[in-house]
Amino acid sequence: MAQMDTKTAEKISKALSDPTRLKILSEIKKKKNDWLYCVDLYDNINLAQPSICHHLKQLTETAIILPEKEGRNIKYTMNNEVIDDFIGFLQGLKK
Amino acid sequence: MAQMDTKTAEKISKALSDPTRLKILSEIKKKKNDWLYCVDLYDNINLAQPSICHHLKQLTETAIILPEKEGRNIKYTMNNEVIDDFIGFLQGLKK
DNA sequence: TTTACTCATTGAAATATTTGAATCTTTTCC
DNA sequence: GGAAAAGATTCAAATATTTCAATGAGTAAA
Repeated sequence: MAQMDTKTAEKISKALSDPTRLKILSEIKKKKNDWLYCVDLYDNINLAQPSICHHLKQLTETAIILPEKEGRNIKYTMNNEVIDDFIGFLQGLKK
Repeated sequence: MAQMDTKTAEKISKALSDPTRLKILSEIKKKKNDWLYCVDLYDNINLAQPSICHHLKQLTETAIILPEKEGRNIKYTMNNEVIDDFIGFLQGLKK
């Protein structure tokens, strides 16, 4: 498992520190092994499209979620590796 | 292990999303089984006392660290339980 | 009980984040 | 090609966070 540096951990923490972004992650989780599409979020989150887009950007820039183009659409999946690396960082904080 | 709710996870993420607060945690970690005192932070962090106090408040309010009075001083230790609960929350995000 | 020490609080400035209307780009379908 | 659909970008307003000088509150030591 990759050793995560402090700056990366800070960015991931920031990405997780917003209710809309946690909601997005829970919507992805709901999809289980399927993908989540933007339209799923427009249906379930009461924010304008540019706002949701902004939050998705935070999550993709930190690679917590991974995007994939599919025609006009973009679909997302959870990136377990980054979450595991972040968990490794947190384990390292403990005494 | 306690099931952490989303709002708590959001607050913990926010508490972790700042370089000064991560630095404080690493200073506590350095102390191993000893306690960290405020003066340790004044020596190692280049910020005014109220700023450090503000950051310590974020960390104690979320119970990531635990304070204890000792005369005029306050000493801190890491709260492994909260970190483990947060790790549990992160595990739950994975697909 | 006065003085010094340690940490907390207040209030204000600087900076960063969140939000959405308007607009742009890319892709699909006719 | 032209129109429609799905996201991305720009920009500005609203809100939140970070920082520190000044000051307050509690404790210890003289």
